[in-house]
Amino acid sequence: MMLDIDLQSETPIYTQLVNGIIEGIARRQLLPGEALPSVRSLAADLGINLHTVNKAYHLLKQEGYVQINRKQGVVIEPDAFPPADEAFKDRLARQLRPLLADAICRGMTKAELEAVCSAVYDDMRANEQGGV
Amino acid sequence: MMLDIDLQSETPIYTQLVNGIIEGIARRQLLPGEALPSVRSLAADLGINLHTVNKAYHLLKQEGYVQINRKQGVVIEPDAFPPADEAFKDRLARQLRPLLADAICRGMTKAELEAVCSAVYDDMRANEQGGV
Amino acid sequence: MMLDIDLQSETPIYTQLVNGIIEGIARRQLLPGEALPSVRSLAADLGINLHTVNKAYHLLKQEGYVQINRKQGVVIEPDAFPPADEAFKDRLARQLRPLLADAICRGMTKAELEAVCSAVYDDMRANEQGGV
Amino acid sequence: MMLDIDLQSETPIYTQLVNGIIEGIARRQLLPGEALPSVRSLAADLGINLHTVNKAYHLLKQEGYVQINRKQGVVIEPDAFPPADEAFKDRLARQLRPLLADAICRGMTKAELEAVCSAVYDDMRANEQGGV
DNA sequence: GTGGTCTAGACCACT
DNA sequence: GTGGTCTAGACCACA
Repeated sequence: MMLDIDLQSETPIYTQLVNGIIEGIARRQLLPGEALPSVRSLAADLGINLHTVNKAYHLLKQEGYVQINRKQGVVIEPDAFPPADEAFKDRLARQLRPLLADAICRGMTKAELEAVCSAVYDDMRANEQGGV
Repeated sequence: MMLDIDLQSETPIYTQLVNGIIEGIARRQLLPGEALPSVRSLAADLGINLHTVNKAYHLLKQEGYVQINRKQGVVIEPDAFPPADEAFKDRLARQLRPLLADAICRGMTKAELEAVCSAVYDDMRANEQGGV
Repeated sequence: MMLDIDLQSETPIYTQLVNGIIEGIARRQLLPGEALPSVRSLAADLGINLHTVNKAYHLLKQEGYVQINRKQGVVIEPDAFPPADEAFKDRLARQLRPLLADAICRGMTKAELEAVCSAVYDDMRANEQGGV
Repeated sequence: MMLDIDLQSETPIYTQLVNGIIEGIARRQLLPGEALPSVRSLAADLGINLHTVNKAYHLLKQEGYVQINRKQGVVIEPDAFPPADEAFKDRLARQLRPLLADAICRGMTKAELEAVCSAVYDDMRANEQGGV
């Protein structure tokens, strides 16, 4: 898995980690039951603080994306990912609103917007069937 | 204009202001050339500090959504809003990615996703005065 | 004389007036002894406040560029403009420093800089000999 | 680095800071990648408020002269400074115009002007460590 | 310890 | 009355 962390970004590093790992799962580069690197090794690989990796892992656990076991370390949730319930869709819509408002002000049509969404979606599903 | 600010949110107040105003423009509740409330009056209305409003107004200026004049106060950019160029679309795609990755993991299909996007989009275009 | 005032600029309007009139003198579109428009008419022409024009005229008087008489109104200093003494050159150098520092950081060579200065200088002297 | 701030000047303190730091870069007393003092320490050193320093640092970031990192603080942009493109040269010419107009009115010749520019330029390049 | 955010309150420049 | 600047002091997130 290739996590590219931008230390200059204003997005907190732990957030970048969480996003990167969720994206890895979406791309099926990370499969259910698969083990993630240990806190120490990932922190060393990325040159960041242990606490930062730890915080990311615990957030992922809290969201239902990983399990943290004493023996195995951190593994991708083997059974079921959290569902796309109404609460999630509401949250998604709320996060989408400012992005879409900006796009509308700049004159993007609905078709253009859907093209962008579609491209992002397809990009993540492209590598999926073959797995990695 | 109705800006509902959540003081408890982890989203900074000035960001909520920026988003709310951009959404107001997208909904055409705020029209080009229209004056926004003065920093003092908006701050008083919302029960927040004038510096917080000031920061939001300056961010909007920086992004090309408003002009700040000496005496006249702050007005919605009367001429042209910033274009939806490639740089913007790239940024949009980058911001969309973590949202869509989360949705994919939760099993949302492309159709479901487009339904959510479409609903958000239509909602903002529906309320616009004058319609399309 | 064509004074183009930018109401959106962050440069104060009275400063734009002062600069514009001095540039008119440099271009010899305004000649020594020539009368400037009355405060009222210039303010009306430009759609700005009387006080603003007044402030500009008094600053010009203070710098030795105009005389303000009760009868004739405001006229370009007919005799001698202020000299380019050491004090002026010091002030000029001090104002030049941040501009040149910025240019140096951006990699402009001395020749490029002199080309820009020269172009600005020549532009103002171009219309000079023929007068207007 | 020696920043001499004039608290009585009509030039805002944060502008003096921005100019001083850019001049430090031009003189190569501040090198790419080098860390600037923290907002708190610089504010304490200069006897000014940390918000004033903060504003200066953010302006420098906006202009591409520094990076602001989460933990590391503020560092001089390590890669490339903004280019001297046409937009910059236009801006430079616009800022130069009132200065040169004043000088022309006072009878300075082109040669005298170039002497002043040249002196300012050379002064900044003379002190640079490493020389050219 | 770093910057990010927010508050409260002051004085000034501009129009 | 508008925004611009500056101060003083507080709490929080990040690493």
